[in-house]
Amino acid sequence: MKFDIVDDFSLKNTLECGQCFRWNEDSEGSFWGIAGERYAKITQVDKALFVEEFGKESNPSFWQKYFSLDEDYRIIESKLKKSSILKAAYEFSSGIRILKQDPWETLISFIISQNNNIKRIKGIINRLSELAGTEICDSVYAFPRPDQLIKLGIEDLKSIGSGFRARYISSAAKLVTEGVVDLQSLDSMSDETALSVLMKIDGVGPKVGACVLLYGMGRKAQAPVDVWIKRGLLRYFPNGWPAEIKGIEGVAQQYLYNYLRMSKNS
DNA sequence: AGCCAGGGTCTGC
DNA sequence: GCAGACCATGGC
Repeated sequence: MKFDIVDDFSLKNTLECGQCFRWNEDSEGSFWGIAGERYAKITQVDKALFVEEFGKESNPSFWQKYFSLDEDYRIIESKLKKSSILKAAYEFSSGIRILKQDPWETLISFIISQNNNIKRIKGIINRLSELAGTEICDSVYAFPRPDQLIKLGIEDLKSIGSGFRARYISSAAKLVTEGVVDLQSLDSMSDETALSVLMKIDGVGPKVGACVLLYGMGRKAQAPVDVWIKRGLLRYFPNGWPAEIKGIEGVAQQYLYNYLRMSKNS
C-alpha cells in the first residue's frame, strides 16, 4: 500500500514521540509494529508512506484512520509556530501526528505507563501481549482484548513485571467487561464527562484519562500532564497553555514533551 | 549506587 | 482541598 501525504509528516517522529509503545525501527529506517490486530512494516520515502502488512489482508482504511491521513496538519503547524517555545519544539521534531489508536489498548498501556519509563513500558506491553494476545503471525502477538485480559489473575499480571499496576489493569478489564465503562460510548460525550467515566477505573487519574482521549480518540484539546510537561508548563506557560493553540493543546503538549525529554538540557 | 520514570491512591492536616 | 508518603521495577 502506498499513501501520499499533503503536509509535513514524519513517521519516525510520530512513532517515537512517546504516544505509542509497539513500534521499532530497523537498521534501514523502516518501522515494524503492531496496531490493533495488524502487524506491519512501514517505510517513509519523502511524502509517501509504504505499508506492508503480514498475517492479514491489507486494509488501507485502517492506516488512513490510524495516521489521520485525511487531515491537514498545516493549520496546526502555523498555530504552534506563534509561540516561540512551541516553534522551537516543532522544529526540533517536526511532522508529529496524533495517532488514533485503539482506546482499550491505549487505556491499559497508559495505566502501565504510570511512574514508569518508556523502555520498561514497552517490555511490559510486549510480555502482556505474548501472555494473552492473539498471534498475528509467528511470535507476533496483538494486544489482548478485554475478554482475553480478564482471564489473567493478579499473579499473572505481576509476572510480566507490571508491579503495583497489576490491580489497576485488572480493575480496568473488569469495569470494561462489565460495561460499567463503555469505551465506545465516550465518543458522544464531552471531554469532561468522558474523563469522569474513565476515572471510575482504579488507577486512572486525569493524566491517564487524558492520554486515552488524546491518543485513542483524537481529542486534541486534551493535554496530558506528566512530569516533563509539569516542568515545562511551570517554566514556559505558568498561566496555562497560550490562547493561540486553543483546541490543539494536546498537539502542543506532544511537541513540548518530546522536545524537553529528548534535549534534556534543562 | 542511587535517582528517575508519560501517576494515582491514601492518609493526615 | 492540599501536601507528602508510598507503591514495584529496571533503565541509566
